[in-house]
Amino acid sequence: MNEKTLSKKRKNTPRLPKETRKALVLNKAYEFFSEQGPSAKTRALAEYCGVSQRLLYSLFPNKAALLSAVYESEISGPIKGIWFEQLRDRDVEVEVRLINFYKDYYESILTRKWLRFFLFASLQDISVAPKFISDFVTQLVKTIVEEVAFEKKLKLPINQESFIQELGWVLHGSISHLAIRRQIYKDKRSAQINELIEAQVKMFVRGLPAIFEPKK
Amino acid sequence: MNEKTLSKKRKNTPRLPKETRKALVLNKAYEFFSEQGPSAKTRALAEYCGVSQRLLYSLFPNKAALLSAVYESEISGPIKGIWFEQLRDRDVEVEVRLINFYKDYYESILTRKWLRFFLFASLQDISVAPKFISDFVTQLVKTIVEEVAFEKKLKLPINQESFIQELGWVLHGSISHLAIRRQIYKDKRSAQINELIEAQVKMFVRGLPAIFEPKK
DNA sequence: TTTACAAATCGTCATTTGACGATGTAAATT
DNA sequence: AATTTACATCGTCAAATGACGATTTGTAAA
Repeated sequence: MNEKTLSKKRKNTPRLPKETRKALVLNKAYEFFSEQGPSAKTRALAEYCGVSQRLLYSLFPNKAALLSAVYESEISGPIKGIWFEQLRDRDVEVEVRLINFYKDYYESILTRKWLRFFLFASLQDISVAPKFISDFVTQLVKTIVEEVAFEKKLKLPINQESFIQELGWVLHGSISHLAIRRQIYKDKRSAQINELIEAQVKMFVRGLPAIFEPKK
Repeated sequence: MNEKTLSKKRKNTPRLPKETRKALVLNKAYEFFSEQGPSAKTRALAEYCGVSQRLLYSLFPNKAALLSAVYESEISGPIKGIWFEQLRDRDVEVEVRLINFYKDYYESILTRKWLRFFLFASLQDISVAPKFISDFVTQLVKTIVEEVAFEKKLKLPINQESFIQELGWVLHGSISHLAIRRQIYKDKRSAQINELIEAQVKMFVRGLPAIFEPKK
């Protein structure tokens, strides 16, 4: 009951350099908005971060800017350039390459946090998903089909770029959708992810020749 | 400038029986919340419906109840029971059955409105997507695999129900994801939907034997 | 120790928002 | 034509919300 106990209860948050604090907030905001969606309130975010709401406005000009910053650093950031090199390494069987890639991709990108944030953003904001798709996935699906076609000696038609890409999307889409089911719809099942990824890749590699004639 | 012109400007909305008005609002609310998301405001919805905001609270006890009503009537409502009969009609080649089913399913269910509402609901509300999945899709994916396996004389393992279902999800997921891409990500491409559905089904039918051995 | 600056909070404002009591009025019933 | 019913609106409240000016305080440099 001394003056300490009764004194005004101003929070005593440790002081950090602006950039350090910004990084901490960004990381927390990623978790927070992934769960709550972009319409969640700044006061709740502040509490989640353990700082005052006012501080958020010292770090970012407004709420929209904060959300954009999260997208830049956490959504488009973790895409790895190495993936394309590995996918095109023809010393390795294409089935193995695809299985390895998707195991890594599933673990590092198709997480609950990433998917929820990405879906929220896609539903709300027009510009975000198309950019990600054109920057990364377009190249990915093309690579997938080319590599399988090469190993299986399939003749890819010319002037049908977009149809070829769509076939790559068959594998990419079904694995992405598997992740959505697990992470968003909470569709819990016993089957192991690795086992499923292997099965999907095998089906794709076996299935693609149903569309393109083998080279004679 | 007569008394008519200057008179108070109370809206003159046509009067309808409660149930009729409810149906109209429900239909508009489906469009509205599909685009704006569930956090859109009741005042904006009222304007979109051409009625007063207060009226919404005469039709539904609160906003959450309104959203639930939309889900019941517009999301889980349009699932057709006939689909299973057609899918199991072994007088028709399984590839044809699947193509016909998915063309219909794509057109009637995988619309922009349906997908956006469903995804918003799944991201926000826990209970909705799992229910839909367990009620309908679980049975669907099982049927798909069984019918292909039958025609291709594949031996399905026993006691691996959930793994079998997951393989059905490969086709269902890739087509669902195609729809998400088109309707949500606005990934416009030239390839025709029907052509793509046919290709996906063919790849699936050709690919499935990569997993299960043919019966000897 | 003192000084000065940047980190962090407090308190508040103008709007927005879900909700609803009070009231008006079209149209069916008598 | 008068009466009654229930469809629909007006107006408002309390709480929540984005934003930010004013102020306090930890800490590194002098």
